[in-house]
Amino acid sequence: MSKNLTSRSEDYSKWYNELVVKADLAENSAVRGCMVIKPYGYAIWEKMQAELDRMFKETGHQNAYFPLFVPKSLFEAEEKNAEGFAKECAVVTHYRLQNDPDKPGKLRVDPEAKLEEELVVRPTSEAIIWNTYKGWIQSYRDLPLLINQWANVVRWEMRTRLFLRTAEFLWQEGHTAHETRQEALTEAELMNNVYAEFAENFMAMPVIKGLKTESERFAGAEETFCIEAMMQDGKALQAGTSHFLGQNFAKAFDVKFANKEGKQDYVWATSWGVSTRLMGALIMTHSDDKGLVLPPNLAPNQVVIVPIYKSNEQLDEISQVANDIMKDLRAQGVTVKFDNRTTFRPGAKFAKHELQGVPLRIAIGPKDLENGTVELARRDTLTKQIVTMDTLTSTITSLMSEIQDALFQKALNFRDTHISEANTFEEFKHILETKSGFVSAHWDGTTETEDRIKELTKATIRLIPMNNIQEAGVCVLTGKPSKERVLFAKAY
RNA sequence: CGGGGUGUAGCGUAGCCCGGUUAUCGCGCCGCGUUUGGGACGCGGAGGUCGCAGGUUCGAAUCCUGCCACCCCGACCA
Repeated sequence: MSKNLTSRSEDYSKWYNELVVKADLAENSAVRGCMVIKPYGYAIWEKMQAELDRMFKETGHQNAYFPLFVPKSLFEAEEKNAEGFAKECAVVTHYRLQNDPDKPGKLRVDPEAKLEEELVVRPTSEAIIWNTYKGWIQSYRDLPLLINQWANVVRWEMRTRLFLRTAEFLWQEGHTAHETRQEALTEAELMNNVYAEFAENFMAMPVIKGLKTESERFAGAEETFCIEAMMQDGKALQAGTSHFLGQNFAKAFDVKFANKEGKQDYVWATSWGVSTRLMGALIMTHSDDKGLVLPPNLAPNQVVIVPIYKSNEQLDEISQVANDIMKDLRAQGVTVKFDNRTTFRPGAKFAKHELQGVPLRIAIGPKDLENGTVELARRDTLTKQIVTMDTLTSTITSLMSEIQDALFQKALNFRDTHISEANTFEEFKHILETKSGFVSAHWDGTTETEDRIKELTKATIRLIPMNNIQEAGVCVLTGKPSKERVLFAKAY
């Protein structure tokens, strides 16, 4: 791991810059911390979207779209949810501009055009969605209702950070309604498992599944499932959450259904989401000093071909070879790009593709034309090998899964060697100060102790792992009895 | 909102303390030529409201006052 991969975005700017830039809004704009996702970054997001979307549909969900604006009266209906988000809401109060009589050529907000009721720009869509569900659900026959939305949301954070916490971000939010408590709980856990599977199989990012403590729970949820990942600097990143909402939203929005016995009952709900934060996670899990390292399963281009030539005749010859290679690779489902730009030299192209994290690079030059070979370079290990043309396609297809696995194993190994057990508070602090990473420790189960530990160490309880080993012990801070260890870490 | 810091070309910067030619250098950009197996080189060129507004002065990037913006730390957070 590079020491340059520290926690602050400045050190990641080179990496981020290929994918995203901070939005260049007007100088006096009040909006801070919006991002522009560049085409290359967006291509990665599209790949993530496609895989997640497929997984959602395979688990019986459908997509829909709900409004950006949430009338304040709807927003405030579920009190805990409203209270949780109130401090970070953008609010629309007017609907018209007019020429400013005092400043020619300028516009001002028309004071006559004040909305009777303010509109909250969604920080999350529970309110508008549950208000809609009310009209869709009458009977147990309408259940379960399994809907996902791909959308943008706005949260007016005091401090923003590219990818990890921007004022506006892209995400998906699933909102489901169920007949029974158990069915909703099962759904919430199922979707958490879907997230874990996506993180591990596509992002090559190992995650720990678990439950949030009460203080870290989503506003309005009865239980929050989460997946937690460890970045290369040892800090934790919450990569996805899935909430069991109980009947809170059903009661707040009066969503009742007639059950099989003909009695009215409130539905049971879940919501779950992952966001463009996952792209930050991807960068911080695998990148190195040369730039991004993308797992083959998410790389917009899995292979890039760089020609090395002196004359146009040579380029023509190489292009023919490259076209054959591309045809073969595409037939195997490998995405490949031929970088035949004449405006950059090979070295500059090598550096650029490394910066963009392309998993494999093929270089073809005069020597290769003579020998019937190519040079194959791996982005993850930065190793090169000479491969003969007849074995190239099979070598590449097997390297695709090899690289995917290697990235996962490397990240897994890093994570597992950075989970430490602490049995005293001295040990606890020592680990956080020296080694960082996750600390597995006993906790007395109270929010007070959790808060106190946060004050003293900046570490929070990231999660209570699923299927946690039950083991008698004493709280690392208070010495009170505890029946299981939980994972603490400093978090993004 | 509290504490600290910074604003000079697209980006990164020197100059500021101690006022004085045409505002420095690198990257990037444009043209021509030579190059091309790891970020090419030479020559030529374009690009600046020195954050904004006032003030002091013969003269301000530099000193003074006010304002604005951004960054870092904290509270908040996916």
